[in-house]
Amino acid sequence: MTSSASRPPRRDAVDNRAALLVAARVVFSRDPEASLDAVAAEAGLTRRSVYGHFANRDELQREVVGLGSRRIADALEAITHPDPVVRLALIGAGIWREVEAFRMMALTALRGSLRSSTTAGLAPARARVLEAVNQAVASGAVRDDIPVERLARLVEDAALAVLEESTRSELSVRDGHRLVMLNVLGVLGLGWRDAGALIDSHAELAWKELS
Amino acid sequence: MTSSASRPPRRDAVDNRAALLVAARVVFSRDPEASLDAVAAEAGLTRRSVYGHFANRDELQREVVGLGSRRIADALEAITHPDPVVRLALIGAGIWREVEAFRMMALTALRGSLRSSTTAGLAPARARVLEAVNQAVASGAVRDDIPVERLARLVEDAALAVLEESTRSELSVRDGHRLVMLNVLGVLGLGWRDAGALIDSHAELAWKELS
DNA sequence: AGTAAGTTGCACACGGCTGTGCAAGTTATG
DNA sequence: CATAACTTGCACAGCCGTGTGCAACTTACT
Repeated sequence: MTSSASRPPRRDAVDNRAALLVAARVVFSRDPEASLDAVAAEAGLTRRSVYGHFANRDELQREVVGLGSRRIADALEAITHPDPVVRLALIGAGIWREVEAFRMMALTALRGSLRSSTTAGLAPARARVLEAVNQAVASGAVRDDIPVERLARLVEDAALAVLEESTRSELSVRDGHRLVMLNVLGVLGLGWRDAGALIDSHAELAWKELS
Repeated sequence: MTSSASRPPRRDAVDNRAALLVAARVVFSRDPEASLDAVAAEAGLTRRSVYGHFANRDELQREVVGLGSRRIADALEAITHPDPVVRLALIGAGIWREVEAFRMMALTALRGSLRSSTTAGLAPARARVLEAVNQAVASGAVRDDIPVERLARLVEDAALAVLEESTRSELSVRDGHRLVMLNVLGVLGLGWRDAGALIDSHAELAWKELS
């Protein structure tokens, strides 16, 4: 029967699949409930052909979110500053940098109906946040009046709040970069002057234009 | 024709209407997209009779959200502490107290599809937050490195983050009361020790059992 | 050039929800 | 008690989205 060598998938089919994923990210970023019709149109395809690449809506959605999660997870994986507080600021800035262009989608992926799809992929990233919070608390640099797990989640929320703010008012990429760090450090218990000073005294925390 | 005295609405009809509003609050709190069938069932009525009280789904939803908004607005209206920082802590605690039982609904009312219905009703409450932030900044007690409008919104988000946290892990009403104040003060730029000390030194900020 | 892979444009069944009409019942209230 | 107010149950139309089947077409690849 199928002798053995299943012919490799066609070139344009691969492209179309990728285009669908991009389109889905864009469209779902505006409206997570958008129809497959809208996604297909954005990709320049037909709704019907979506089913040639994904079994159903759910599979497409999970694939999109999965890609996003891994992207963030990888970005945070690359952050390795010895000072846990600086690391947390970097993590905040990293989230902002990765996600700023897709705020809406990110927010609904993390809070809305897609939440369940993300938890798995983001688990390592969350673990790194928790680890940094733990070390920061142990070092005495941040508050210890809130359980670390809870504090770690509030730190995440602080980063998301800046995303939310950027959907409400104009927030330049650069301002967002600083604001996300300030907000994270504030939630961690640093006084605002200390937070500002810390940011200014670490070159790694300064805003860098994309290369 | 209707001579002039349109007979007053029946007693049970009034009750049912109220029951529907309560049911809607409960059901939509779990799932904002829930069907009218679900709401009617919760109220012990039929979907059909919902339309005897509300023209359509939207009207019901807006009525529910409107009630909630006014409730919060009224609660915040009653807060009149001279120290703006304490007032902001009280505002946080007030939001928590009013909304803690309906976190889900509140979150989707403030962020989800119902957002537009709330903005009007909450405008005065938001104005009070902004006013307090303004005074607090002017007094030098809180950070001035973030524009006040933005800071006011981040303060709101800080309160919402605690609501969110309470949907993720068990958070007693009492712990939430303190946490919401700590988080708000943290975002405002107070160091965590200062924030804790401030809360402990003001009797108004202490947790009080409901009378 | 020939073949398989992929796309398209129908059509359809299906499900869930909304909003309405109407006849038959029940209940409050003067 | 009589009547208007209210609820119920059912039926129906409509909308919008999903997922599938199939024949015709275009495109990539060998």
